[in-house]
Amino acid sequence: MNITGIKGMNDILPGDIETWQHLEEQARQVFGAFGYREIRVPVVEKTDLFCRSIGETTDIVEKEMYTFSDKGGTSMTLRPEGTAPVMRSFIQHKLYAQDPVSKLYYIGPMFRHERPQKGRYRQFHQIGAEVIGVDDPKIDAQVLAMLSHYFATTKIPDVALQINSLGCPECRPDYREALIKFLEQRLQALCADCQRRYTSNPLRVLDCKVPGCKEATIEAPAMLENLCIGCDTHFNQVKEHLDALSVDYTVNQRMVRGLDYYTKTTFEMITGSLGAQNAIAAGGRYDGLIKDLGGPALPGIGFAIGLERLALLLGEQRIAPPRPELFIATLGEAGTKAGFALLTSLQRQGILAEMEYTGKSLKAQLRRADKLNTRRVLILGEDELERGVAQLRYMDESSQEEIDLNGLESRLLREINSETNGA
RNA sequence: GUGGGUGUAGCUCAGUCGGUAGAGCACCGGAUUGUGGCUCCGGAUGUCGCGGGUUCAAGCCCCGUCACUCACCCCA
Repeated sequence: MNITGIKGMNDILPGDIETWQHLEEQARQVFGAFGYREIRVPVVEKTDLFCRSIGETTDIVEKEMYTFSDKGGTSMTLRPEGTAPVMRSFIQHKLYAQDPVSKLYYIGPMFRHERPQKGRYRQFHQIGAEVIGVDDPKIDAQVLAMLSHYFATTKIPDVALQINSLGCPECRPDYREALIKFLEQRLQALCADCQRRYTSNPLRVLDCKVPGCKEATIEAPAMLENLCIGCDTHFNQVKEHLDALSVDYTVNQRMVRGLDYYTKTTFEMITGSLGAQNAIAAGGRYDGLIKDLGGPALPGIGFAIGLERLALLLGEQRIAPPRPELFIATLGEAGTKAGFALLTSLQRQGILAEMEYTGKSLKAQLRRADKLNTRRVLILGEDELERGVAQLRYMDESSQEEIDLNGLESRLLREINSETNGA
């Protein structure tokens, strides 16, 4: 093959797509019930949007963005995440002027130039949801309840919710200082990566996997114990509401997020069955983001779900393709002509029907009908046409009856429609 | 950006000591002149990733290269 796809950007083929469609339909259904409406924004934005929202010093902005100049010289970037574009749109169209609360969701591809591995791709897909305009902890709990419910209804195995609070511009800087001071004493004990993190992102040291680092930071100051009063009560109320809604969670004090805009509540949905990329959804509150982007000072909270990762988890549990109601098997020119006309007529009426187009033997036609898992087969042969009848074969029962050509189509429609409505 | 693993039929993979390529599944046909699945019989399909080297001879050994993959980093 000469031309192949781009590394880390995958085709989703028939056979896999059914899983994706199912995941998307469930999301629309669940999010819809919680009052969210879909928003679609472009996959390309001005580069500056991401620099200002995600953070200049994050890995995403520093080395993972697909950035290019368009013909006018504007620097544009394929979106590496969904929240910033949605906020840009929210501000640009002044959605806050129509309704003090906006609940939005989006589905689509994101792009990050990373080395691909299991569950991590250069083009990947997210389902995300955002609530803007409410800082009440009830909303934090409701967002998590909705997320948990989504995973329950899609039957994703082996998931656990972890929550944390990252504080706010009031308390985080102080905590950061305290942590840096603590780490300074133990720099020698930390791994090479953590010595680098010490300057770039000290909070990250807390969730390092290296045993030596874990040991050295056992007594490190905890963010949760250094929250200001506002953040502390907010977090406690989130937990209370989660308990009241029977949402299972654990508090993970060492959970860190990769984007700079998060404040207060942060969370991840973790799985144990996916190798290294174990987060299948993540998000948090971003109370300063909208103002930072030039909008009104409105609080927000949201999350993104990694669709590839969900599809991997569902893995072998293939969703069967739709089952044809009727396969038309024909013999002879007249039969084929009549069959093709009937086929098209049924398809025009929304019935999934199939036939063989290349004049194969009856045996071959039935084999194909069986392979497609067809419910019934109509056999239109020369003998039958002369006598004004056709054979209608029910594949599951291996039974067959002779029916009159007069009223054939309406009889088929009646039977198929009553079955599909009944089920 | 760093490290490991793997590249052979559409798919999953065998291939011994270097001696000219195989299985299962899938596909097509037949056993049944016009009846699916099960069974049996038959059939088509290969740039052994690519390029070079060693050799009488390379899928196998050596060098290079590309792709895929897993992990680190990072993250959905």
